Amino acid sequence: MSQVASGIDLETSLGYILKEASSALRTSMEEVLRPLGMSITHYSCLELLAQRPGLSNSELARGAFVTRQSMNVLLQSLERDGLVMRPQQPTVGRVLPTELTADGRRQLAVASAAVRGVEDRMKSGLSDQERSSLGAMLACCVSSLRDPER
Amino acid sequence: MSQVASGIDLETSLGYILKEASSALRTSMEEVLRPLGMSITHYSCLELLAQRPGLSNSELARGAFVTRQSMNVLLQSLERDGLVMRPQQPTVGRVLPTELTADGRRQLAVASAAVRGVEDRMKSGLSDQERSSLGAMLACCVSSLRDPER
DNA sequence: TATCGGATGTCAGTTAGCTGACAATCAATG
DNA sequence: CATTGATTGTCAGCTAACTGACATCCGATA
Repeated sequence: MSQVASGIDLETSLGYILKEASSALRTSMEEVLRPLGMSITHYSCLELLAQRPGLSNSELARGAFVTRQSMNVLLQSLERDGLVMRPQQPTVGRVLPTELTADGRRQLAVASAAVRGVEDRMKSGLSDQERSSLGAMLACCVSSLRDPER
Repeated sequence: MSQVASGIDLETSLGYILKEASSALRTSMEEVLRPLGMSITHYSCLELLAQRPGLSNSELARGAFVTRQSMNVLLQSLERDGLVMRPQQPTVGRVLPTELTADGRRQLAVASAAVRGVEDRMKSGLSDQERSSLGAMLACCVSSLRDPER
C-alpha cells in the first residue's frame, strides 16, 4: 500500500490506469470481434477506409497504430478476401489508394455495431459532459507526449 | 469529415482517442526504456515487485496485462540476469513468490525516474483537479467494461 | 537542371505475446 | 474422506507485429 520513494504508485499512476483502460477495451473488443472472425486491426482498417476512402497503406498504418509493414500484410489478406480493392498500378508516386468493396462495407456494418456496443458500455458510467472532457483531456495528453515542447 | 451512418466517428470516438493516448504513451516509454535495455513489460514487472514484493508469476502477469506464459518467459530471463529471485521449491501450492535483487532495485531506480519523466510530460497540460478526475473517469470506464452489469 | 531529403511499398528475418494443453495443488463441497 | 472446481507453473506451437533494408518516387532546394 505504501509508496516506494521515487517509485511510481500504480494505484495513482495515470499511465498505469491508462494502460489498464486500454487493455480492458482491447479485451472487450476482441471478445465481440472474434465471433465475426475479425481482429482489432482488421476492424480498424475497414473503419478507417469507410470514413476516409482512398487512404494509402502508410496512412492506414498510422491510423491503426501499427507499422506500414504490418498493415501491408493485413491489406493483402483483406484484398484476397475481397473486402478491399487497390489499383494494380499507382497513378501517382508509389501510393496505392485503397477502397472498401461492397463485401467490406457489409462486414464493417456488423462489426461497427458490435464495437459501438462496447464503447457505449465503456461510457455508460459517465455523463455527457464527462465524456467530452475525458476525450479532451486524453487528446491533451497525446499532444503533450508527442510534441517535443516542454 | 462527414460521419458515416451507424459508423463510428474516429475523431469523436472515446475508444479511438483512448487507443491513441495509450499508443503515444507506449511509444514514449519505449523511447526512454530502450537506452536502458528494457522493455515496457520488463519495467512493469520490476515496478510491480518493488511495490508488492513476493508476487507470483500469475499475479505479475495480471498486473502487467500479459498472459502468465509471457510473464514466465520474462521472469526466467530476469532471473538469469540476476534482477529477481525465486525460491527453488514452492513453500505452499505451486506458487513461487518473486523478489527483487539489489541489482534489480538499482535498474528499476533508473527506469522509474525515466518513466516518471514521461508521465509528468503527459500530465503537463492538465491541472491537478483534471488529473484526478481523468484517473477517476478512466477507472470508471474500466469497471464498466469488466462488469457484466448493464 | 541536378540533387538531396523524405515518404512509400515491399521483401526478409526476428521476436514478443498469444492459444492450447497438461499435471500439480489448494479450497470448498458433497 | 472423496470429489469437484479453480488456480498455478510450465511445455509446445503459432501468429501478429516488429526492426532492418532496399528501390522507387515526389517535392524542394541550390
